[in-house]
Amino acid sequence: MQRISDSTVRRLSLYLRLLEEFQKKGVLTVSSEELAGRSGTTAAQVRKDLSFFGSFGKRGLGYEVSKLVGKLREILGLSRTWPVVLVGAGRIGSALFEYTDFRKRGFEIVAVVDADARKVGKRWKGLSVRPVEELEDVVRREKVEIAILTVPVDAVQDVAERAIRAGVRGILNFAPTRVKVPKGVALHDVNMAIELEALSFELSQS
Amino acid sequence: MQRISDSTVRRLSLYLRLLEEFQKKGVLTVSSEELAGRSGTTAAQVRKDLSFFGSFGKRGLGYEVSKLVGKLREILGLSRTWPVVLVGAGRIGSALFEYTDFRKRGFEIVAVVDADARKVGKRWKGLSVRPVEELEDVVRREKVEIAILTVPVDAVQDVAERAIRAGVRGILNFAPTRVKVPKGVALHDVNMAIELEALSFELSQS
DNA sequence: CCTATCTTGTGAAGGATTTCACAAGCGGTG
DNA sequence: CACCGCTTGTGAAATCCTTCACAAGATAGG
Repeated sequence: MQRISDSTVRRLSLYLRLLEEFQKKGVLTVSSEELAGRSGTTAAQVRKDLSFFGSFGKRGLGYEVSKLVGKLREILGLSRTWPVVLVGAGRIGSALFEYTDFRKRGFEIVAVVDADARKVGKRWKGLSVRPVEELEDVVRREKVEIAILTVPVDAVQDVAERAIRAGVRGILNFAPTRVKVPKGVALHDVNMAIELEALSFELSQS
Repeated sequence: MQRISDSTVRRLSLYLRLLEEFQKKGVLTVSSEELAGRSGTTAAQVRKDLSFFGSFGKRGLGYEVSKLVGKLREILGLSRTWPVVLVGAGRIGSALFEYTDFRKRGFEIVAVVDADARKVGKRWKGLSVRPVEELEDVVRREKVEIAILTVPVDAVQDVAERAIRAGVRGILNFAPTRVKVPKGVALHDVNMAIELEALSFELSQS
């Protein structure tokens, strides 16, 4: 199969969200045009994105919302639950923990670990924050494949390597620094500072 | 001037961060090769990225760290302070408020507003959370050009429009939904759910 | 001052992604 | 059942981005 570009995947994720909204409103069928309108892209782009995975629409009609929702979930790997470990129980970590969107999509935080002894033992909605030393145990025990890292910059590389050695295959990194991971491990960064700077760049241009 | 791609801007922002690290370590000069190594790109890419804005290096030597730091700050519009308004004093909002990286880069949160009466009046490090009704006042009074939105999905479009009418030209949106903005207003999304889903996609592929 | 070595800056080539444009399929209507 | 309006799926074209490859500038050493 051809390699799918990152931007395509991001858009699929966006389409899914929009489709779920349509679904909630009781809309049964939707055209690439309508999807494009709400996702800030073009109808052709929507069709091409979907076409990498099959033909899900009906000519003259558009896409059946519930069917496409199902297909997209499947494509994105969301038709299962992903156990996730959250490393770092600071402010961002706790905000993410509360973030209901994750759970809704099948990402379940099964453990929270932190290096700070003062945070260890705190109860977060039925979970107790564990010492970072238990990271490997948790990953193995709960078959965790995804780790969310909200730790300080200096700690990130080490924590990432330990998680990977224990079996993690995907990392979502919130620390504003580059993490090196071996091939075969997926890494995505969420870097708010970079986004702000991109904004500042644009504003300075005009 | 030629349009600069988003990926170039992001990389510049990354280079800046790396250069500041070099600077802290006392390194005086750096080659495109070294910068590339740490930023996960290629030397040619680094040089091309920089070349859009001028020639900052010396052949045979590389780039003078402090000079390049200065140039990048200038290019990215970081050689000034940007007053920022934070809309939404929930968990994510408060995490961002504490996030020291922003301030370090010249983004100063000059006001926090929220629609929830229970949050209004709380003191955050010398700032008191104001009712969202004061959004326009604050923007005008403090000449705010950037708004960070951490409000619920349903509120985001309305709040964005109000901010823009009052003078905001750039928006950093954390709500997992698309915001429509008029041309001339810069919009960047930080969408953690999408990143997680991209991760899940990659893991499902292999 | 000549040579060797290093590294930039940049056209040109190559690759990837997006947009265009249209044949083909679907359903409704007369 | 033939025609019409609509919308998909997709090669081909256009655009955008990255990599290549090398001339040219800079320094150091003899």
